[in-house]
Amino acid sequence: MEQLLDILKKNQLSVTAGRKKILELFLSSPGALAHADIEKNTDAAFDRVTVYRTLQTFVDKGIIHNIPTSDNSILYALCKDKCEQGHHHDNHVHFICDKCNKTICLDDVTIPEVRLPKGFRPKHAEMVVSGVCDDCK
Amino acid sequence: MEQLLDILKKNQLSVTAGRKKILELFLSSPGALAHADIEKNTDAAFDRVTVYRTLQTFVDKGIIHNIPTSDNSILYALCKDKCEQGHHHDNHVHFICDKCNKTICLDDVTIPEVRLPKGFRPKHAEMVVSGVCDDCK
DNA sequence: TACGAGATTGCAACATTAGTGCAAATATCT
DNA sequence: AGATATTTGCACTAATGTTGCAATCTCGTA
Repeated sequence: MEQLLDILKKNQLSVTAGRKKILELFLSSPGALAHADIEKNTDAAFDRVTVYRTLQTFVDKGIIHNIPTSDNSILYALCKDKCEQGHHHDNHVHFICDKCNKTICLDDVTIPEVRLPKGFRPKHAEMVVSGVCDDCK
Repeated sequence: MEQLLDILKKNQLSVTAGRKKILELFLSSPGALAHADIEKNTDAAFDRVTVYRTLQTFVDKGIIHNIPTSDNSILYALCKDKCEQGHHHDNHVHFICDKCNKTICLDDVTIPEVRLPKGFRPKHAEMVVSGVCDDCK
């Protein structure tokens, strides 16, 4: 609970019920969350628009980052220590379980470097592995 | 042009104007295409629904595959030889250029294996690198 | 503790993107 | 060319995301 306030204050965000609740969800969730998950888990206590804006604020501040997916959903997950405003460092692999459909941040698995063709300047890399997770195996 | 018919026939698809045009677009495009790109490039000659259905059919048949993106867009790109119905083998890296915003299949760059934590069974991996492409550097 | 400026929220309306059923049109095979 | 099965387009519905603005809330200051 202290952690919640810490994070919000560290990012110069005023503490509101919505931000507390949504941040709490992320802190207590092992995986990534979609907008829809958040609405479900808050019993729609907050307006859709508020959720959108809160997520956007959190991304801007570097509290959460989004994860690429092949379908058209946007997933969000907590950033680790090294993320700051406008400067994300989430260079870990994400895992999507085909059975339970959860997305999990593998914080200890860093994205390997790849050799690109001539002329390509890489700046950022994302890697998503899908399969069966530890819980579902 | 022969190639077009070949691909369609090989996949037991009847040859229609829409499928020809859309497949032609993919064959002549260096990068990935979104639904919107296709509508633009065909001057809306085909119904939106037809485009959706055609893309879905192509994915099902293994002619194209979709590419994960961090925003909420769905991108499609041609599959290479080894893709068959219900069985994609597009294990190459995708590159998104921050300047021209194009998505390019780096067919020669294969996705490296990663060591996952205990209990995780990987089945498929996606990797997207962003930065500046050869044309924009 | 009460106040006020500024930030945040909720509502309503709007915009975009995607999916479905069904009748009309088209492709394929003979 | 004609029959059959597939494909297309239209109308409708649904889900998802965005914007303006008034009401509400937060936080520093008194």
